[in-house]
Amino acid sequence: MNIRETLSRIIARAAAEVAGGACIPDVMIDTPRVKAYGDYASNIALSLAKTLRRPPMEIANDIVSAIGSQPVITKIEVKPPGFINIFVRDASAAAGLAAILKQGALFGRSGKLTGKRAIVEFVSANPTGPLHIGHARNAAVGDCIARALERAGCSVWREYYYNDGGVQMTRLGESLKARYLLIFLKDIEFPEDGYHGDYIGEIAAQLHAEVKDSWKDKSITEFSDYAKDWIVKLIDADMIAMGINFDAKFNEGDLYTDGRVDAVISELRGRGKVYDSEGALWLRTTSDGDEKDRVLIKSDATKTYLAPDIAYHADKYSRGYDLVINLLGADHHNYVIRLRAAMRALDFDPEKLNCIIYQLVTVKRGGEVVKFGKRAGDYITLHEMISELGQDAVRFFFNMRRSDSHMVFDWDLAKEHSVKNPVYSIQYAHARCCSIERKAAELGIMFAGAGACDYSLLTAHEEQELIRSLAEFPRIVELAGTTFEPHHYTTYLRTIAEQFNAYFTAGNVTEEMRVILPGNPALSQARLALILATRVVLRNALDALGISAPEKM
RNA sequence: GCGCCCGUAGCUCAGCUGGAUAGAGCAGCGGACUUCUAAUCCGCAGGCCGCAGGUUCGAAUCCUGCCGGGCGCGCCA
Repeated sequence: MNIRETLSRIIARAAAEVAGGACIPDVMIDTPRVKAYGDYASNIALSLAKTLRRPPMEIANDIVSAIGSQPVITKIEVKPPGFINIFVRDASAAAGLAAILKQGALFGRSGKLTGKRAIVEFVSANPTGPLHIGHARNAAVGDCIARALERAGCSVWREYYYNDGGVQMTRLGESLKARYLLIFLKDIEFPEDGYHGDYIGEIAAQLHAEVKDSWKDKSITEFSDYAKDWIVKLIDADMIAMGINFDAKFNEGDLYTDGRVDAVISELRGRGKVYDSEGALWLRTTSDGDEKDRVLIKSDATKTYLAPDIAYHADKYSRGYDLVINLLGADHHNYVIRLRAAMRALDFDPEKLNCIIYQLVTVKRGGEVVKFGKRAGDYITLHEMISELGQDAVRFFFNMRRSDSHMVFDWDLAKEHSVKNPVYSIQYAHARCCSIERKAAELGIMFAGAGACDYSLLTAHEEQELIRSLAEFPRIVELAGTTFEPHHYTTYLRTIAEQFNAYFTAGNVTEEMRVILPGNPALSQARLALILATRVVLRNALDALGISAPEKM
């Protein structure tokens, strides 16, 4: 149990005593920016004021006297309008380091979502073309949400939903066939609404290299199958390059062949949630705030994409997940209401469905702004990003922002191998921790163990700051996991790296600030513990994002 | 026109779900270091938190209305 938990228990107990029978809110402990307001502070008296109908200052004072004296607390005071400010003994804060070292890779894991099961559906691009930068954001955020959930104790299933049928595949086949024939014939018309990307040309070239002119009279289906296989391989390779491992790929077509699309439609019909109009079958979504009801079966008797998608989500629900998470680009945001309405219509709890909408990405490269989706066929591919920037930078940069933000992706910065690039400065900090450990070993100083340190020796300002930040890690894990916001990890990592680097440099400026002081074994041990704990936290946080933590750079 | 998202330092963004004196990184200026990895650090400067109301002990955060930008408004996916 860390200090924060200890304190919040102490306060909760005292507050319960003061409140008598009244129910008390969750004790929130925050860390005031201003040092004079203590190491930790609670606003519980302020929030109790209303229910108890008493002045907050009075309540705060009562709580403080109910707390009495506690070994971890050196000073506790009440400040207007009713804050309780707590000062903690350095050693008791530093002792948290022992816990970090003892738990190692497990440090920071939260039990908040233990026993819960989540399905995270992401990427889900259809095999009609290479993955682009929008998919890259989807992939990076999606996998990191999954990881954040896992760190919070949740068991996670990663799934990719795709559709390799229908008109889009016919168009793909037609496009390839046209490009293929153009290699050795003239006057071939390119289909009006075909796919114009360069990749079609590449596929055509490869196909022609393999079969020469012999496919001249092959059917569109054969061309679309060829193109699909090619693209699926691309997508799979991209996912491997991103370090993403899907537990399953789910094909929309299966929902038709095994009759589940029809089944879910008759289910909706039985429940009176759909109606016939103008020769089509409509789902009532306006009841959930949609601007209009949506068609499930068109007047030509074919189904819209919504129909199988409802069947798919019904399937997810029936698999018993507590959390059904989808990652959708902002251009599909209006889709959320429909899905939600459909789930409600089927009596599934719509609260379990969490659609994470990420905004579209703008890329700044070479001082120029490249707006995504400007022209068809002219976009930055995920493959290009990974091969030029690397998986670590791609993951980090997409998770630097909330998914709500209309982010600008600074390509040149992501590519830069310098301190300006946050990924590198963080990884560098980790490598430095490792380097100190190596240096110590060279000098014959071995770490004696977390239990053998006198943490009260860590009194320097830089040390205290770092220790306090390290102790915050479990909260970050919990926050990121419960809010599905992995960007908290990147913000946190930056502050740790910054504080560590400041500490390290202090040692370069002042001899006494060095970690390894051969003349002072006790202090060296305590500082080594701090370095090793920093390393643990950096590594765990990087791992939560799927980013490597190099020992040497 | 309607719906969703955004608006915080010159730029890119955080702000832990309503807390105390608004935070970081770039860029700018000035400094430190022949190190435990300079792929570093310290200091300075820079703000009507888009605007106007409201809610309350307390608002960048919640509500309403404007203004500006992005996205979406098909029996397409």
